[in-house]
Amino acid sequence: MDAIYARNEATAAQVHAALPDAPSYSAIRALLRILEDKGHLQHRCEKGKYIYMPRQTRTAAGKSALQRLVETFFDSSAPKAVAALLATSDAALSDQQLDEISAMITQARARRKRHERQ
Amino acid sequence: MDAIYARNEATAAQVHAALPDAPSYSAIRALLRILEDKGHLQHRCEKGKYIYMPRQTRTAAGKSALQRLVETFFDSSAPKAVAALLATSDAALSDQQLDEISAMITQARARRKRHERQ
DNA sequence: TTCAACGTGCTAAAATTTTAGCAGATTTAT
DNA sequence: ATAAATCTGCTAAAATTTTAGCACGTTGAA
Repeated sequence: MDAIYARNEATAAQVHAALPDAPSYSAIRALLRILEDKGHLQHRCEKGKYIYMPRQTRTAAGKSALQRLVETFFDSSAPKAVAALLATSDAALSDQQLDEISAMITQARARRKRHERQ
Repeated sequence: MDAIYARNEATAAQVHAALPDAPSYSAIRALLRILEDKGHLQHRCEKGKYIYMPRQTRTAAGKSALQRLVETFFDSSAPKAVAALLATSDAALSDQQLDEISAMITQARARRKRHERQ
């Protein structure tokens, strides 16, 4: 699933290539069929190939995955998660990215104020 | 695994209870044994019960899980992930929590400055 | 101490997943 | 048009996981 979400859509071969410790190509094909049966994936034909894509939008899936991850590893605390995020991508985060995040905080604060005033 | 990480440690019964769409208790017991074989879990005995705990620390597992999630769903962009985080937990985030995050941003910026000066 | 409750080790069957490989269709390049 | 390369659908065997249940040991209460 992750491999497909990361690409938005993918063929069996791509999924197989993407997984480092993947089982056989046959297994991937079977698995994709199973995931489709279970309603997690759908596919379309293109040039005789099957291209699989998630049934849930990437945004929705990301949102719920993130929520579950915060619950599981960060005691449901968003700040703890952000701390981990900043720590790991430390060097990679540009000033601009930090600015973006700051701006979002400001916005969230404003939104909060508006709400609590009512 | 998530169920155990969320609790730091758990018995087969707890894991079974925690999973909403869990298979049988037997399957959970077998699964825990398998995960232990594969080196993901370890266990100790206490009052005749098996208490399983992860081999990796919760912090380390959370860190790598978060990283993978950001890659998969947020194009490796920490700000995008933070945006999603703020959007979902919007109402739940207190002023204090927002402050905490702000402070972390400031620190990260300072750390960045120090580095680039060299 | 005795008993009931509970958890483990074990086994064997059932269910599911993984594997390999072939025939036929489609695409691509020659 | 032909040939080579792919990819699917299919099948059946192998491997793995899931299930149920029993004997045995431990715990905790009566």
